[in-house]
Amino acid sequence: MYSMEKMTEELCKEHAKLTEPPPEIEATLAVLSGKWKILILWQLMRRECRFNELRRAIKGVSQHMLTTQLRDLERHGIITRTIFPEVPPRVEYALSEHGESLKNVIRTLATWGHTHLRRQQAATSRPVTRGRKVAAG
Amino acid sequence: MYSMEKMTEELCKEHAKLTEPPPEIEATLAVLSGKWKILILWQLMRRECRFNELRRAIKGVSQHMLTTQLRDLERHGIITRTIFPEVPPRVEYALSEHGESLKNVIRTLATWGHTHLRRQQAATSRPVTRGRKVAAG
DNA sequence: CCGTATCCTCTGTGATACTG
DNA sequence: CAGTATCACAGAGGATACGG
Repeated sequence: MYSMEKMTEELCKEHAKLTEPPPEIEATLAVLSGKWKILILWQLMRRECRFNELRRAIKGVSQHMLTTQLRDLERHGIITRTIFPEVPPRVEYALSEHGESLKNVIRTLATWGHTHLRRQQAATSRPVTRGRKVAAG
Repeated sequence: MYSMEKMTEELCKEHAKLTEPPPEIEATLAVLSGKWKILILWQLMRRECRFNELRRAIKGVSQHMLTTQLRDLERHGIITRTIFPEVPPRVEYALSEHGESLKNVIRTLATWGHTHLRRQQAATSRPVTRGRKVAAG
């Protein structure tokens, strides 16, 4: 029956509409937002790093911002900071146990970025209509 | 042999240090950065949405920002925008085929956020030493 | 309903200089 | 080497009003 189907569909949509605000997403964004966080984690995924190693590896980051974002990540329990009482001073940053669980996330981002880039390259060679559609009236 | 092992390790580290800057990561960030993009995509993952549906579902977003970020996503080919020439006017946003490939990414972010929240709850109940270590001299 | 146009705020970010 | 302390600023984001 048409109206019955229609009603059920509507009800489903109504239900779907009440999407609870996703606190998991916001939690993730709270940890990862910041211009350099992901790039820092990308480096630390490969191995532990010293401050200036990160500075050199991450093109364009200032000393100030690197410090700030490292502190953020530390505060969130994502990375550890180990001070070696030597001269000259040495500090090693590494993923914490909890931070290790982010590897998967970063890898997912990288993988998607890779396919996205390939798609972009393909797109530049041929003319594109950019998804703006007008449904038939 | 100690020094041999040490040297090999050092060489590996030297090699690892020359991490090429990851363009895949930057590509992903270029698409997803923006205060509301992920939340928008989270909604569109579940089903296509109209403008004001998104506005209501995403707590705190202004009309201006919602428009802006939707345009960004459209420009990147992530979502489609379909205009229904009715009165009152209706516009549906949906994931494009390419945008579908982001579902996996968003889900990964949400999953991690979920475990992160559980960990945080556990952490607040017991005293914590926050990862700041001093190695023995 | 679905926007665009303005104007304004404020946070994140960057540059520079100085310390343990 | 590995930071902290200031100052300054662009640009992302928000508020409001108007238009198709």
